[in-house]
Amino acid sequence: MPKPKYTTHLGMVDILPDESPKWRALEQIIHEEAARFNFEEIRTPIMEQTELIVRGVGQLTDIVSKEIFAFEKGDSHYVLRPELTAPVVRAFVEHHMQQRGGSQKLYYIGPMFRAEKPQKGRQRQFHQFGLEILGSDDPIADVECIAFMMRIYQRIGIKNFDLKLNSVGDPESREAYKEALRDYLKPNLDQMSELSQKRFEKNPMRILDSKEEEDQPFIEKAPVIQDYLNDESKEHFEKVKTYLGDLGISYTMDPHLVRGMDYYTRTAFELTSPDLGSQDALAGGGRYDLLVEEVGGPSTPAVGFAAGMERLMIACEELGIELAEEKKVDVYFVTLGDAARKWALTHLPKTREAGLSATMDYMSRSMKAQMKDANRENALYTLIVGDNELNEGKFTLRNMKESEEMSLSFEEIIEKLNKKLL
RNA sequence: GAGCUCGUAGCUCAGUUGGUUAGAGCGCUAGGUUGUGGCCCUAGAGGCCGUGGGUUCAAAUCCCAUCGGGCUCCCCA
Repeated sequence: MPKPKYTTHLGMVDILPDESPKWRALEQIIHEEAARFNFEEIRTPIMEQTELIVRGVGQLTDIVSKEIFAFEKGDSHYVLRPELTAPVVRAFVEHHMQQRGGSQKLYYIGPMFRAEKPQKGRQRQFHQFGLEILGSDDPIADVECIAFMMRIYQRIGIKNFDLKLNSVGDPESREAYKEALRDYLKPNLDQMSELSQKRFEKNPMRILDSKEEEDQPFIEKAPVIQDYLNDESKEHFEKVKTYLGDLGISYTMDPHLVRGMDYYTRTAFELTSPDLGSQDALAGGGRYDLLVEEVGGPSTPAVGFAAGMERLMIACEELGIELAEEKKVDVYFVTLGDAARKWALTHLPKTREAGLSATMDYMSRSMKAQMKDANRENALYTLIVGDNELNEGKFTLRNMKESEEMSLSFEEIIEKLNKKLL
């Protein structure tokens, strides 16, 4: 076998036929649960304008500063979407979706792109599903958002996780807190990491998120945002916590949880799993009350989350959870001779019209090879046709599991299979 | 962007202190059964041992580089 001449790009993977049923099963679960929550699906283009992502996600974030796939064509600046909150907000604004009335509850499933060094649970093209609720600042929206997220994992059977919760405050609270944080950090800034120093002016809260060794002593004793929340933010957060309690959703408070994107306000949350290794975030999200306006739309409160699908798959594997059922086909036509093959070709459509899945051998192989193939494809039945059957108008139907055969007309076979299989 | 580790058939892996034509199991194809799968037996296909350079009479094996996987860090889903 010669060495492949062409391969996928670094960090991009094919989902092969043995894997794709798992993806379909997961997608189906997401669609079903979203329908139960009365959420609507949105599909946006893979490419967006660079400016949207830079403004939306934040100039200083890693995502924008070093992980963007971008190129130019004519006067346009294209970027492969690294996440979907900013694009969904763009669509909301562009199509004046607030005019549809009520809050917009939009979910999505699809590929995202980030130019990172690949690792387990981290690819350059990866998949997320997520939800954005636009137009409500009621804590109910925050909690429904979290409940939907948790519901997916519950439905799949993943129980081994930790929901971390924090409030990063509204603009007023944040400014007060940022100032207090800067006052606290400033005297020691020269002892802290380069990255933290860079973040000090524009985004000091992200310093709390730092895992740099030298920053830890300062982070530990840093003031906590909870003490700087104004009454409104505090009340909102209290309600979120109360409602989560009412739903029996347990969480741990994490005052240092800040989240990667710049647009988050108030509620912030993250779902981590001990089954994932160093890339342990299953999902994350929060409120972003300022983003719609930032992108040029009407002032609109919003909350959402995004979940990594590859990571969910990894967690399933670790826990031995099978998302997909084994493949199968209802009837495999085993043919002997050209006349039989022609008969099979014209009777496959009739079988399929009757609602059954049906296939045959495309390689003119021996009966033994066809039987073997039927076995490999998990055929429930084989329909054996040769000259004898054609002459008599009766065909051999073999139950592959029971190894029992009977001789029936085609019409009788269809009738029997439909009764048995439906 | 930094560190560590691994890289032999489609898959999982053997390969002795460097020594002729590179191995196994599974999978695949065919035959044993000229009309019957799963078990068994036989045979076959499939590898320039990730790639490039170096050391050596001789390299899958040693050295360097590079690419790719894994694990950390960083960051995120």
